[in-house]
Amino acid sequence: MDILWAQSAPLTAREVGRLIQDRDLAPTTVMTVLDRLSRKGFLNRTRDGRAWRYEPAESRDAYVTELMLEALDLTGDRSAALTRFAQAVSGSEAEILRRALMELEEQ
Amino acid sequence: MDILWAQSAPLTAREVGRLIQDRDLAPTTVMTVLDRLSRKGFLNRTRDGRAWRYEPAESRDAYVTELMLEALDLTGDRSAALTRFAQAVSGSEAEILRRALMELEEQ
DNA sequence: TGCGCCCCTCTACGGCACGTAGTACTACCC
DNA sequence: GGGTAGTACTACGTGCCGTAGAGGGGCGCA
Repeated sequence: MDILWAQSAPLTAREVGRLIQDRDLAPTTVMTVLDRLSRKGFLNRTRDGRAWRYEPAESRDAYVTELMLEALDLTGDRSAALTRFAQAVSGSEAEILRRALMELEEQ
Repeated sequence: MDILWAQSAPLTAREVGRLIQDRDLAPTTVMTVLDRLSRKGFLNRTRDGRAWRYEPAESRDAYVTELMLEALDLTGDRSAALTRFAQAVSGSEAEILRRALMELEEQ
């Protein structure tokens, strides 16, 4: 669903329907979905003539980060969960994290 | 729902019902919920006489980690998402992450 | 100036998960 | 044997999601 959306970065209107021909959906279906997504704050819409132009409210990475923080909130012991998470990511990803944290520290 | 569960660590049976008196649920309600959770793999059950004894399949932290990794899978650019995540956590949490990664490196 | 097309909004319907619970069966204890 | 406790099976309301149809209103072209 929003996968289709997060995929193509630029903003668009009901040409979204044309971008997903694989499942041949009724035009109204696409509209309804976009409408519901914008209603829930995942998408922003702006007028363009009589049509709407939709745009992701957040970047995909921001959304993912939000989800991760949300998951983190579920635990009683954030420190333990973070430690475990650090151990769970792959070596190369640990390296990426390490670098990002390093840069943070420098500021 | 599983909040109640993840809370009390030890394994138990339908005394769970007694542990949550605040919302006075019918005993069968608690049973159904536990049953459905075990069916979905969140809980393990073992026989104890004619009763079942339920036990979290995973620790809460393991579950949280799993959720976080799952969120991470949603992105196309894991590296960017991880970097962003590192920047999003609080300072003290960044420190925890840093330490966990340090220990990893030593091994 | 009227007809058709495009896009919108509103409404709907089936499916599924979830929270809640009732009923019916069974085994144990006194 | 009857009360109690525990189980399995079934059910109902609600809310979300994917899908879509019906109807209204501009805009452009003949």
